[in-house]
Amino acid sequence: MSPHPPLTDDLGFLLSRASGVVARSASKALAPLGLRVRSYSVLALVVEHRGIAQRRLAALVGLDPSQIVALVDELQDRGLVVRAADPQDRRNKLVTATEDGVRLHGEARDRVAERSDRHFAGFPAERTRELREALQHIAFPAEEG
Amino acid sequence: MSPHPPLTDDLGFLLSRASGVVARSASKALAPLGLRVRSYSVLALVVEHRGIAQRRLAALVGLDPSQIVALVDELQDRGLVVRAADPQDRRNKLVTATEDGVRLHGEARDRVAERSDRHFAGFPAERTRELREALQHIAFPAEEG
DNA sequence: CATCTATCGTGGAGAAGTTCAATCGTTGAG
DNA sequence: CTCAACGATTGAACTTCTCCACGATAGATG
Repeated sequence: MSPHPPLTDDLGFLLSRASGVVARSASKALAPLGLRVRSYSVLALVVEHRGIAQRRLAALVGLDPSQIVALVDELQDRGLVVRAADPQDRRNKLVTATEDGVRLHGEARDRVAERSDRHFAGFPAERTRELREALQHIAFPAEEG
Repeated sequence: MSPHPPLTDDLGFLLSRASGVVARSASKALAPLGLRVRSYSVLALVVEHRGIAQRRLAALVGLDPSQIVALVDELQDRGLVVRAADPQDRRNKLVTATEDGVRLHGEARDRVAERSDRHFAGFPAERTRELREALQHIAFPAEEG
């Protein structure tokens, strides 16, 4: 009948809607720790990649570099991460997590995972894996390594 | 080795990242028509559901009702939609698309679809369908009808 | 009928997030 | 040495988000 599918079948719309739902959930899980979704993402990346440059952080999170400055500032003020000049290229500031940073990240990760699981409950493992691959394909089009 | 998966495997993070990529793309596709992603979504829903209440719009798009007011205001000022009091319950304002609104939505839909397809290119139809179902499950947890 | 409560649309305030241009120090090429 | 390019940083303008409160309407309760 209708030659065009409804908005609720549009992948872009669904992506935005689903992202909002999960982000709101994560936000509540992180609030008691004084973290927001953005700062949590940055902290997580810093914990994973010791001594990561801010430019790289920006590229990974998909934010403007200027936003990373404020986020790292905040994390640094709380003693969760540390900035250090890159000896090889002093334009770069390498960010590293402190012990407190690693610890808080661990707690945050657990809290987020707990809430997050509710959204994906009922998904068979195979399906979750496929979803993850599809999203990675969309989120990182150039397959940057 | 590492007992915990990296952030780039986290579905919440990927959802946010992928959503941003596609939204930015859609935003560029819509700019020439004077629409943004939000107003396009609202317009699309109004075209699909003739005489939809603003509260329902808010629930569908996942926004605060107060934001819908501004969006509908804008669309109404441009003559794309019309507000009318619900005879059955005069608290409701039923929103309907005008002819111009339907026409612009058609063009917008085509433009968005064209760009959107690039992101999902290389996906077999079966996989796209599964992705859509998974996202709907997450985006509309209560399976609201 | 009178009252009480809940809902809808609306407006407003403050926080948070986005986008963009400009600046400063650093690097590498010519 | 000179110059173009790059990373971090700042600031400004703008948009979006999150709440809260208000007036109008509806529905339930006494």
